[in-house]
Amino acid sequence: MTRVLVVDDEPQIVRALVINLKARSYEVDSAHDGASALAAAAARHPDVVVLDLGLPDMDGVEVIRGLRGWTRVPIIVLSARHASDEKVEALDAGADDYVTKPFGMDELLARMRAAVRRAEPVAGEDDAQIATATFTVDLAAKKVNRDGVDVRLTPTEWHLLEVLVRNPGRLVSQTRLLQEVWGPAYHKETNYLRVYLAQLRRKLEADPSHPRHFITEPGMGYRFEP
Amino acid sequence: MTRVLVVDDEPQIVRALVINLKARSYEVDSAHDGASALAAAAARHPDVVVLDLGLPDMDGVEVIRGLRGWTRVPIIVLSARHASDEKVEALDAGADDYVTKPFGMDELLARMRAAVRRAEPVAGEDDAQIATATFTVDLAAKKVNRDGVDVRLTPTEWHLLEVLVRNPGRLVSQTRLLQEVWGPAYHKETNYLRVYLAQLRRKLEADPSHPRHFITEPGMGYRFEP
DNA sequence: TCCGGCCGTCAAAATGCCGCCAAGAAGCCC
DNA sequence: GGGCTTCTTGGCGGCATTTTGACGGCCGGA
Repeated sequence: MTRVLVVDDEPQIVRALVINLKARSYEVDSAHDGASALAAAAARHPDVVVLDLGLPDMDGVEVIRGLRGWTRVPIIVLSARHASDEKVEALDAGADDYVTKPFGMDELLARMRAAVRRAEPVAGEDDAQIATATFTVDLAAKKVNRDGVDVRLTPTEWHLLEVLVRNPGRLVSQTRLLQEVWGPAYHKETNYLRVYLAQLRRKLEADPSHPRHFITEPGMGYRFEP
Repeated sequence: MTRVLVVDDEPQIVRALVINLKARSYEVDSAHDGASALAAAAARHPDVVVLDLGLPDMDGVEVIRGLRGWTRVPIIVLSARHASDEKVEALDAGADDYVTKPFGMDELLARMRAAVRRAEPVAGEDDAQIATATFTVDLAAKKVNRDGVDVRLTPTEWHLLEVLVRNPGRLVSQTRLLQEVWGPAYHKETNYLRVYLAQLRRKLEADPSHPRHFITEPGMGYRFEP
């Protein structure tokens, strides 16, 4: 599911967008000023940001820069200003698109689709296969193979595996795992992680009690080692 | 040098674009109908395509589809039509942006820069590595490597290392270290720092009792020297 | 020379976290 | 409703990490 962050200080615009997006089964977060927008983006990792430039607390361009400091998430700017130099400034600051108000909802949605589409990794072209000594993971086909036989994973197990495998060698914090797999409301239920990591290890590790691929970093998170 | 393919059947528009782009030292090819546009794209592999929708020989959307069949090159559509459904159709066919005529040259150029920029490969996203003579720190992966082997750090050790390493060569005060690692309530517990600096040195310094990278500034704080 | 502050070192005590097990709860498909 | 899988929850032992206290060395000032 695609996650959208809507940033605007006008409640009616936010409401209209939220309704339209949810109707198309997007997952929507919203913020009404720059500071909370940056916080929300960091917490939720949206797939696209719709950003109004006229925010009460800070310049919209500053928000763009704040985001670009650490993420390449597509940013679609909304603005009432038609002036060319404003557009140029926002685009050069790192925005992906610039839509002037009033805007057509159809057009905005199409631009969002375009932005999300091109941000997608080159899917299918190369085999999204990750291999280790004991098993292989095919992200596109959603299959795990061990010793020539496919391993059955439950939805949660798969989701967890996917997040870990997409960050090979990197440490993924417990909070991030919980939020990506169980949703934003979860951040303290580390026992879930214990249970499911144990299951993954039982199904995929050669010696589940001495894992070589799903490493625990005590107090911090977990790491997948190819 | 960035290569641009301009596709339009109106000679004066093509000329204006070519002049402007060449002045900014882009390399420019042009085509005036769909068929030659597809041929030119295949032959020259442009970095961005500026495409007028109203072509004499074929529908502009067909050109988009023809390109998308084999390339993800950014496509910026030009069109005299303001209708929303036209924009939606072009964007959903695979266009990256849609600019209505008459357009401001500044804006178009900014949109081109945006399109080219985001098509660029992810530069430096990973490998945020900091290296010293004896060890390397990978901030993104949360890994420390010494003599080819990964060094295990506890959460507190890592946190402390991170703060120091993010301020290379600079003095970080004891208060600041305590507050960043242990929280805002801590500012006097300098014994914590003594204990943990000793651990870091034991794990990372060649000669822990004569540190070369984690320097104590008596009475002030600590400094990381790369 | 003595004293006090500051740092490094060590080790014991306290705390918190992880792996493991198992049972209850909630869905899902007939 | 029955049987199945999957998800949630809880408790416990073991162990790594953190906290705390004590001791000695170094240095500058009285």
